[in-house]
Amino acid sequence: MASADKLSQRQADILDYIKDFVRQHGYSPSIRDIQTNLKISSTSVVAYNLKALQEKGRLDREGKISRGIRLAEEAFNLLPMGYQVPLLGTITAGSPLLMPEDTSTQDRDMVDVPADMAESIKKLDDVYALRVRGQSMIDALIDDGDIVLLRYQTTAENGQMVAARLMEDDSVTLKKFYHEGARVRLQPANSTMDPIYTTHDNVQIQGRVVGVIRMLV
Amino acid sequence: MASADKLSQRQADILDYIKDFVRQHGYSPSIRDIQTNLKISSTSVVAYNLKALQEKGRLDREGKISRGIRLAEEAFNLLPMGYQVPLLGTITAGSPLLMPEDTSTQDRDMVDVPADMAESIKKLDDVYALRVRGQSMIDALIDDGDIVLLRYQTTAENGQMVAARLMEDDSVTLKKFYHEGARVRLQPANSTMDPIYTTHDNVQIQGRVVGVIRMLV
DNA sequence: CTCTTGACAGCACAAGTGTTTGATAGGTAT
DNA sequence: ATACCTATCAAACACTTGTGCTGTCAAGAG
Repeated sequence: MASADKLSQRQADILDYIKDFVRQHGYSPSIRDIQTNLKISSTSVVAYNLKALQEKGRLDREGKISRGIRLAEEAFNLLPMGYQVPLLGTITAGSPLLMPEDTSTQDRDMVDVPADMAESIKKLDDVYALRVRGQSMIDALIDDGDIVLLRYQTTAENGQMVAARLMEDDSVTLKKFYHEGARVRLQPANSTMDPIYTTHDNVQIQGRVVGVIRMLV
Repeated sequence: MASADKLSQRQADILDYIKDFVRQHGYSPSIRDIQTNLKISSTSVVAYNLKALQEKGRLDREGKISRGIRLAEEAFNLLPMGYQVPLLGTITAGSPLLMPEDTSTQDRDMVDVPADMAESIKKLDDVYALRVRGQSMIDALIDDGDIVLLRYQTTAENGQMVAARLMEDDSVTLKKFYHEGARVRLQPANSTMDPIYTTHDNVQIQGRVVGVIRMLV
């Protein structure tokens, strides 16, 4: 892979400088900025090494454009512009959930998703977030104030943690889901709690938990 | 607040265009880019409105610098440049932790932190991450495979969740910390478990939990 | 009616910047 | 030694791009 190519000391310096510069200023340095700060005698040397860095896949440039340097990693990081999923509401035992159907991505609370999590989740399209209210989910290792990420789906496989709605008493809880012949077992994640057994008819799956984010301040 | 100032149609257009441009290219447009694409008759009009936008706090510029426009929000978003903290290792009951002292930011696993979490944590410098191994922390609502974010500190206030090392048996666990006169109470987050009482001497705090990230795939 | 102000035009200038060309020095293969 | 390649220099060149006037025009203010 190209990015495995080794860099000369000067190239490494330049790359570092660019990173720092972007971090500090929010835009790329000019060739002369690099030249001056790295005490390189000529702009052409910078251009030369910039070209090398480009060929090694460490950065992107668009010819002739001022300050048009883009860090390769950044390019990746910038376009999707922070992975976000809609925060559709709050889940509390007892209150039914909204479906993530309205496509009005506007003026809705959004939750940032860590890049590596977003990567493993892949398609973020049908992922939404819910803020957990109350201690009622504590048995699923989810505390008051946590944010759960759910992928919208109406079916589940054995052992998956899902947001399940019990039609009977119209409550929504997070449980592990198990088919067991004609019946369904909803298993809390804590051994001190007993599972709920019910029928397929009585259960409506509203999404599968794919992540949990907890912020303690 | 300045950002509450209303924008003229043209200013809104310009701001939108800049946003799109940055998203697409990774660097700011030049005044002439804006002029051409928005079919504005003169560069001075763009400069005029840019100045207005600047005074309204919607963007930042550094004079005379090509493509030096920075979006106010973005500026905030860009500088920390992908929030990451080092993943220093694995925490298992029984094994002591490493201190986050080595400054070699190189070749170490990094963990992405959601932007909104990073914001509330503020300084990320002394924050590190640990992967939780084993079910031993389940009582602190933390499961096998979770990633906990800790701020490195050696003291804690009442009620804070900390990584506490018991010198006595050289084990590290996550517990809520309480001063109680001469002794220390380490309280699991689960009511079915009893707290540990010990002396200050026997406890070494290795960091305070500021976040939990769980990825289920 | 005149003066002022906000918003826009046009145009030219002067930096700001990327590129190019030519030359030099060290290393290596022929 | 000759040829060739890489990494550097230096200086000039030419395009890019922000700024600085000088006006124009409509809406208010006096």
